[in-house]
Amino acid sequence: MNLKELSALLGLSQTTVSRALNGYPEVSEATRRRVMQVADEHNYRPNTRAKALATGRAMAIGHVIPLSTQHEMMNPIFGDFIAGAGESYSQAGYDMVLSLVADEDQSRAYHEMFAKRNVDGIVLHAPKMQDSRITMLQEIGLPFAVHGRATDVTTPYSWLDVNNTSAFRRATDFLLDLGHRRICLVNGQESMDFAFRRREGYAAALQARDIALDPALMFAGEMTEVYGYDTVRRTQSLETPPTAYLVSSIIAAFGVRRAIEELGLVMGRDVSVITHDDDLSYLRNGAEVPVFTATRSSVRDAGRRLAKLLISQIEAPCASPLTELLEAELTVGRSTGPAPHRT
Amino acid sequence: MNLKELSALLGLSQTTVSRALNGYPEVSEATRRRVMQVADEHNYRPNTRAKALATGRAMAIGHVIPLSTQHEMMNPIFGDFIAGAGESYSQAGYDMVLSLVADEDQSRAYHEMFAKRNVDGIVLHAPKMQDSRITMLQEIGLPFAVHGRATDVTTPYSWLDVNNTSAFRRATDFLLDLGHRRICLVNGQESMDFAFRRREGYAAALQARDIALDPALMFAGEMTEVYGYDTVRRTQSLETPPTAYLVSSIIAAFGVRRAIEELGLVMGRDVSVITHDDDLSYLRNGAEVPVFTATRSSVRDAGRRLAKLLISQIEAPCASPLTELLEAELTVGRSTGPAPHRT
DNA sequence: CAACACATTTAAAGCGCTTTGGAGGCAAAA
DNA sequence: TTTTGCCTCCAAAGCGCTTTAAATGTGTTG
Repeated sequence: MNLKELSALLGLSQTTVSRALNGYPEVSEATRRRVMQVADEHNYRPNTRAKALATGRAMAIGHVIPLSTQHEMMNPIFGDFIAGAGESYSQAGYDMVLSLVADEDQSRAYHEMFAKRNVDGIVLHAPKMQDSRITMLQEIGLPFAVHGRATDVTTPYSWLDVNNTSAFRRATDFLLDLGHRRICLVNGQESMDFAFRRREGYAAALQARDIALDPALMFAGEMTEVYGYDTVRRTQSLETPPTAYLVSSIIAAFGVRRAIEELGLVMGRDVSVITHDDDLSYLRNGAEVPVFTATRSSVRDAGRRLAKLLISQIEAPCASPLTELLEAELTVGRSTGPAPHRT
Repeated sequence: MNLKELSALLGLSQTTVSRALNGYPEVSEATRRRVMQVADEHNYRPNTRAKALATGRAMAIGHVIPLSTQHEMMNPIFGDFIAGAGESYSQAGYDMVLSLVADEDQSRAYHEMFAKRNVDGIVLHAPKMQDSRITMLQEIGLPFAVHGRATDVTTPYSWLDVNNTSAFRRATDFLLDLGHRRICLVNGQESMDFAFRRREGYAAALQARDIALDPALMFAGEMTEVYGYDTVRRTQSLETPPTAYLVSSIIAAFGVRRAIEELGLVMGRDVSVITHDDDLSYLRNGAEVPVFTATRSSVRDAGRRLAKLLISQIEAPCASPLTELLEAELTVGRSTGPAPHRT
């Protein structure tokens, strides 16, 4: 069923039918109702491709996902983010098109998305501190919004980010208040902007209390279970092992917990752990009382919001870039407690 | 830059330029080269929407993901599957469009995808034993391929599946050969087809050795870490606790391991564990020697293959449905050993 | 009754591409 | 020379929709 057939059926012109369906005022309420009803009965849906061609709007948002070893797709976070974004998209009538490309093809992928005109905008994932993709997209002139920020990029752009610095600063302060002095940072890869900011927060809290940073307690790596496990094993064999761990991902925190328990220690008594918890739907942080004390911020919610932000930017292109900074909540679980006494 | 401009630039008709670019024979090699070069210089890409409208092919594949609590998006498997499929799509020049919909809107989503004609085919995720979506898609007449199978659907359709039955039968046999007699099945939700088949394999192996099924050792649930943990805690307090666990997901297996270690038992000595391992990129099963003995089958590879299968079906629509059954490999890790002697 | 404003409706021109049905040119065959 | 056939190329129609500009009908006013 297409417009032509539908309007023939109704005995109206395509113009009128189109207008009736799209809510234009130049059509009487009576005909609009009639059109609506018949369209509904025959399950008419305008052909996206034709509509897109005629309007110049694709009604689709692109996500370019690099296929490298340390990136998004690997990243369990990604699924939840996409789920959130998808909710907003379908509400607003947008489709989501995913493009998975090898790292080295990324630039080409953006240019192609623009030239092929099958998306109206793009979401940029996993920004690094200086991320060339941002200026590239600005030059291309394709609307975009970043999940996260790029510290070294100075030109304004739209983004949504968790306040990583303040989250990790508060978490560190929390541990310091409990008497911990040797706090181990189990961070993500620090070329990633979020990891850099988290370290800043951690460092700021320590420095505010005149505690020197100890490089032996600061780790950065891909956030796997094994990484968390190894880091604890390694640091617990130091002369003065840390009494607390600040972990960047709940997956790594699982490994941290395993190592702690394997060493015969009790989490929350002998060793405290705070993790950042992205509130992933399939990796819940315990039930009523959370297992881990955590800086929590739903990545799914971030997806929802960023999608909305991008859409509103696309639909009002004149406006200046939109930004949104989310604060993580610090929720107390059973993994933290006062620092054990040195005897 | 569009076709019109490009051909004006070249002093040729749109027809000729279009043909040159699309490899039609009615154009001399000389002009083809010239066209190609100029197109390249100006970074010309045909407008997808126009092309799609003209050819009737959208060059895109849809994935409809239900947003319910127990489904795909939640499912860590999904990311890897999509990554694999995405690889195949970009190789073949297809886009991937994701549509996330509430459970109850699923039927509408499929109809809409068809009516709007913005995809050439659909991948069906997480089939249940009797899955109405399959017949629905057949009625609609939209090409599709299923990741998995639906036992109760008898009409032929295209699918790709892991041989879940044989994988779990072999795993169970492996444990039986080691002397285990009380083997606990920690399965996924058995409305899911894959879980049903796994139970079949498990049951067949036991029955072949005249071992009665013990309902107290057969669990089905959402495959979380906590689910694995709880199941071990519960079963280890039975009068005669199981000496082995057969687990449907590596995430649950992590919980299984945690409970075992917490009970002061040693995995591989006191209790054996085999897990199904989807070979997720961010949840590796150990390093050189795998932590878990596992039935392994890369879900990413499955994505790659299923995408190719669907594409070839779309491009040769006359052909009968294509199917592919992958065998999981049984890789031996450190989580299995001979059943401990009863004393 | 003519003249006008207003509310509805329509014909037709695009959007950027593919593709059908020829047209023109040139070499080989008649 | 004319004819035939092949190789290149082109004009124009069409994909299904939106949108501009214009037409039609209806009621109001002078």
